[in-house]
Amino acid sequence: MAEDLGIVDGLAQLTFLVHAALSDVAATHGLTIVQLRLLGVLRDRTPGMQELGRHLGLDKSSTSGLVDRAERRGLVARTPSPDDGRSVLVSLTDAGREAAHALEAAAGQRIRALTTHLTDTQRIRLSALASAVVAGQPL
Amino acid sequence: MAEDLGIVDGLAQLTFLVHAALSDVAATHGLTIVQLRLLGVLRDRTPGMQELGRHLGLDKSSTSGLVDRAERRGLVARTPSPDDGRSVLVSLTDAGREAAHALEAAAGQRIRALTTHLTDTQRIRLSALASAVVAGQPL
DNA sequence: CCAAATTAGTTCGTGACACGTACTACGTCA
DNA sequence: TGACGTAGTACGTGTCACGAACTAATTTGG
Repeated sequence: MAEDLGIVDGLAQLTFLVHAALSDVAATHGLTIVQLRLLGVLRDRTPGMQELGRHLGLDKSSTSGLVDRAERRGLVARTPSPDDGRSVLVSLTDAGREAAHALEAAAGQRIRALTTHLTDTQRIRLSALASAVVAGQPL
Repeated sequence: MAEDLGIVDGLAQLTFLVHAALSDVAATHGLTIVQLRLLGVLRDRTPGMQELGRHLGLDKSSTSGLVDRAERRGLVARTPSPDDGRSVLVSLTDAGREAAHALEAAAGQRIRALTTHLTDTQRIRLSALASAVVAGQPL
């Protein structure tokens, strides 16, 4: 029976573990974890810079630079908004969508690998609890 | 009843949530999340650069720079190893230990706040599962 | 016992990332 | 239409991470 680290250290260490795994997955594909998150957010959205920044928890100037770098790699595209001349819409390119799929698959493998030693019941419970925490956050 | 995101998206999003919370806690104290981790690792260790890098998952050159910046802030100190003339031991200064305690307390509050809407049973279960995952990793 | 190989750390150059501030251009509203 | 607010960009600063090249100390093999 493993020692219980407490909710704080336990969650913190789990976080670093998952973060490192995702970071590694991204690196394997020549990307960073932030680019991975960007692609994840854009899977089912075509937001303006402002909204994109909110999803990622970033300042608008940070978002601008992030999209710059992703655009330079051909992963995303900026389109002027038809409704508002000030606004641009950020969307995945075909290459970006492909990369997103590949990353999703690889991340799935890595994250499942982290939990191989759990029983199926434990894995289901962890998934449910993680979802519950995420769902309970404001916004 | 919240939607189950699956083990992958659930853990990933939970990870980003906790990461953002810790990042915010660190920022409140004028630090970064990496400095927070550094202080956490040094709470109960006085490692050389090499071992420190292993704990943080960093290259030795990254570790060197990290310790540079922490040293400049007066949080850690380098001491020449008595056993090996090539090696240095990294330890917390008094200020570093103080900061570590303050961060630990603040992080505890923030992480518990993330789980306020869970029942006590759920929180205990989440803590146990997180610990189980962490304990199951090689090394 | 000493030269060669190994190991611990640092330095340097590069790139990603994040922020705040200042700026431009467009939109709104009074 | 002129004042104000909003969307996004540009720029300067600092942190972080890496790999390659380097120094110094230790270990190993002959």
